Amino acid sequence: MSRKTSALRKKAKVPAAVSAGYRKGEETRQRILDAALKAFGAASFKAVTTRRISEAADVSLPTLQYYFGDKEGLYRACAETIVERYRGHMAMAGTRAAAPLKTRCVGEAARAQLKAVIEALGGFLVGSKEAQLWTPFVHRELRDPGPAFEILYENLWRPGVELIARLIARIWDRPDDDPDARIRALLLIFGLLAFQPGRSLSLRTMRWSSIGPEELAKVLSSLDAQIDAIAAPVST
Amino acid sequence: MSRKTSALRKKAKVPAAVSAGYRKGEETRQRILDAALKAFGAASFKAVTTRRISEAADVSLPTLQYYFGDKEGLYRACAETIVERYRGHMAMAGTRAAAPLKTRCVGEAARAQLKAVIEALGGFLVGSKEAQLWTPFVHRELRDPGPAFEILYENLWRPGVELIARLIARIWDRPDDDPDARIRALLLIFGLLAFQPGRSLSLRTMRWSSIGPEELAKVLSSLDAQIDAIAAPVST
DNA sequence: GTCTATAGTCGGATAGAC
DNA sequence: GTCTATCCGACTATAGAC
Repeated sequence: MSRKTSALRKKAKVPAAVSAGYRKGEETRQRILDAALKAFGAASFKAVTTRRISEAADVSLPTLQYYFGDKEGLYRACAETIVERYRGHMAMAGTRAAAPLKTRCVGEAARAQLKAVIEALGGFLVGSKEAQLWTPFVHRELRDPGPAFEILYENLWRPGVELIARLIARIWDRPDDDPDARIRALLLIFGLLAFQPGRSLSLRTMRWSSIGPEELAKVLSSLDAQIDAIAAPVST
Repeated sequence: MSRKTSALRKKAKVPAAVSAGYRKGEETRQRILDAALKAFGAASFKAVTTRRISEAADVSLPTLQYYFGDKEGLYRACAETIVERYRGHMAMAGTRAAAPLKTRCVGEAARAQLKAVIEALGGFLVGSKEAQLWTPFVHRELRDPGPAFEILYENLWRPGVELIARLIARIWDRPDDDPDARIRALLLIFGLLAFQPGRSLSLRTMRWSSIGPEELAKVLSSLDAQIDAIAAPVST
């Protein structure tokens, strides 16, 4: 089901609706999508009711059906929206993080870029208010595959992990698909995720009341140390 | 619909001579608990139906009510069971991991013990087949506080994080509640969690078909390197 | 395009027999 | 202690008017 970058938006199994371009309903559609994003971010697919979404979006229930076919279609549409906005965000972040890595950097340069990527990712996850909303959705879906798994895996997770794993491999001057590099990539990413999908737990653990630029800086500093450790030979 | 092998259960199991008192329903209670543990491990509170649990446990629906009051009571009972078994498991693991740290170890010794704790924890999370069942339950509940949050936070999460944070602080010879040590503790723990609550995602990422002793060793080796990095001064 | 009304389903909990 | 039978509320989805 992996559609190309182009038509990530429309196309549920909607009868004859959206296909006619940007009409008046486009704004309604967006309102529903926003409400759904918020709702599915806060609770599981089963726990979220289409009723509440329709109320939050200030439309009647059948309107959801009209635009997205059924609950699952709406769910998938949410995933697609997240992917779109993630790309936009990362592109704006002035990083090549979202794009496949072209530069042939190794060693020192790779380490610097890895830090940049982690910083951009951290800024996105922890810094942006939107991401704070979607992150639980993405996290849940990836851990517990549902109707939107493939969309998120192929467009968010895989590119992210592979970029980071590749950079680590280059620090070591090993092949791009080096397994050890992948392990390190997972450790790094999940570590970062402690402060976003795991935000509330980390807040309580750290006795922070929020994660602002100051707190984020501390986290990134620890992650940088971890990255430096990757480059260093094992000490005993 | 439900009943499968009604004849199979009932009396055949409990060694009847053992206990004098009201041991009769205890076995039924346990069967329900096991089924619930499995169900709540696999899906959210909302998504799990008491009907399915009762079917899996091979009892009728009202029996759940009889033993646990309502769905939420059963949920809480699951959390308590997990805490109990976790303690037993960690105690058996030959580690002081579950108990408050008494030894006044610092520096080198603290580092060694930290590695031991992480190894024990890794063995428990990834190695044991039971933990594989509960982990999603615990993870979900901690990330997304529900009726069982306090039980799990106070008895699992907090002791675990504090032990690890304290050991890191001692490596640095800093106060037990050092914030940086806590950050590192979170990074370490969440890194490890990549391979248990995040198991399926990691399997796919690593292209592993399972996480056996061999894979676990590799993960622990990377975590050890991370621990060593904690001790090392920052390199640039 | 958006609504009201309703069909159809399912899940949690209770009553009361045995 | 464990069952059968049943109630009632809540949810998804559809039909059809405007």
